[in-house]
Amino acid sequence: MKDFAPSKRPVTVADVAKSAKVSKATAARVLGGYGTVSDKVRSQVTAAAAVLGYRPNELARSMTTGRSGTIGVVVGDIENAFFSLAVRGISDVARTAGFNVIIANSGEELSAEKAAIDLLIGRRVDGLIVTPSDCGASDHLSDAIGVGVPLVLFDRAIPALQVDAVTGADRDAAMMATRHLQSFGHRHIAYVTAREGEVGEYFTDESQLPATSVLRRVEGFLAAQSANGVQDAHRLVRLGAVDQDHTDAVVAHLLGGTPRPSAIIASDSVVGLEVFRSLQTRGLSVPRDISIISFFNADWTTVTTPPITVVDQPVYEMGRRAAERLIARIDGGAEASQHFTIQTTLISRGSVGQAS
DNA sequence: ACGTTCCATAGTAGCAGGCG
DNA sequence: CGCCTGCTACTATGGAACGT
Repeated sequence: MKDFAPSKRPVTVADVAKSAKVSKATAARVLGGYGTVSDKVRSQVTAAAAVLGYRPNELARSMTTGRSGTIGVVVGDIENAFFSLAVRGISDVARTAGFNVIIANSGEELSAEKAAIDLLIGRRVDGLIVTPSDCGASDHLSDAIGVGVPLVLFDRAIPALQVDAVTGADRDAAMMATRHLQSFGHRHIAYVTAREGEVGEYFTDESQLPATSVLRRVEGFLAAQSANGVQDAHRLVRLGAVDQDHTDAVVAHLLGGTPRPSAIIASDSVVGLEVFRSLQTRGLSVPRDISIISFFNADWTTVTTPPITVVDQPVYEMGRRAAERLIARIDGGAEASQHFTIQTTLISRGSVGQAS
């Protein structure tokens, strides 16, 4: 049936212009809020737009402005509170600057990260914030820069890549945590990370830790241990705590081995919680039987008995800083790339005791 | 069959010109 | 002279039309 029912075609600037009896350009100036228009014309156009129910077509707008008003964020694990807090910092800055945020999760897998970046560039994001899952593989990131998409790395830097990065002071932080344990008499200290690895596999070379943040922490840990006269500390740097089951196995392996560690540093808060559960399940008392320090001041660390001593990374601030830097780049800041290192602090709670 | 050109889309940038 | 308005060209892209 043919009739004169209103078509579903969306109302455009041209429609509003026609209805307001002005040119398309003038209507666009009113609706886009740029240029100069007389008050009379402005109210004419605004009224016409209201009657017709005009909604701007962002797709068409980004065509001429060359901006999509969107920034893409690729994080390692969105379920990790570390990243969700960082994303909040990023979003808060982005929103006030008029940008939307599209979040993608790489699951710390390089292939997923590449796919996410491709997708985001395809969507014409104005900039990218990426937590690189493998700091040894940066071709896809150079490509992004080559296409002209500003990039800021988050949490992990890639020294070979001339690009902005915002990271924590990972080396210092790990040294601080290690020294703290040493001051309680601990010598045999284990460092546990979620990086893929066999149960019992310990740190021997850099290639095992493709995330430079973890690598820097391990370096800090080893430096502090070495300074304290512990030379084979790397044997207690353990990989493979990828989930609770694996962490249970890693902890079991540590506690059954020699030397048996009297303290454990967890490389992130997810591992920290898993390690804490593991110790509880085994009937061990923290800190009487074993001490523990976790990276990242996650909520759970304050409600356990005892509450957990943590390395507090100002993650929200790190996220903000990354977004600010990215937006400055999008707005044409052509200065040299910079590596921002955000200092961390140790929050001493109750999970560290004297070594037995 | 294949490559090239053109058109349509919605909005904006830049310039030209009218008017007071 | 300066404010306001309109014309024209341009953006990226897919698909149609066209030529070889």
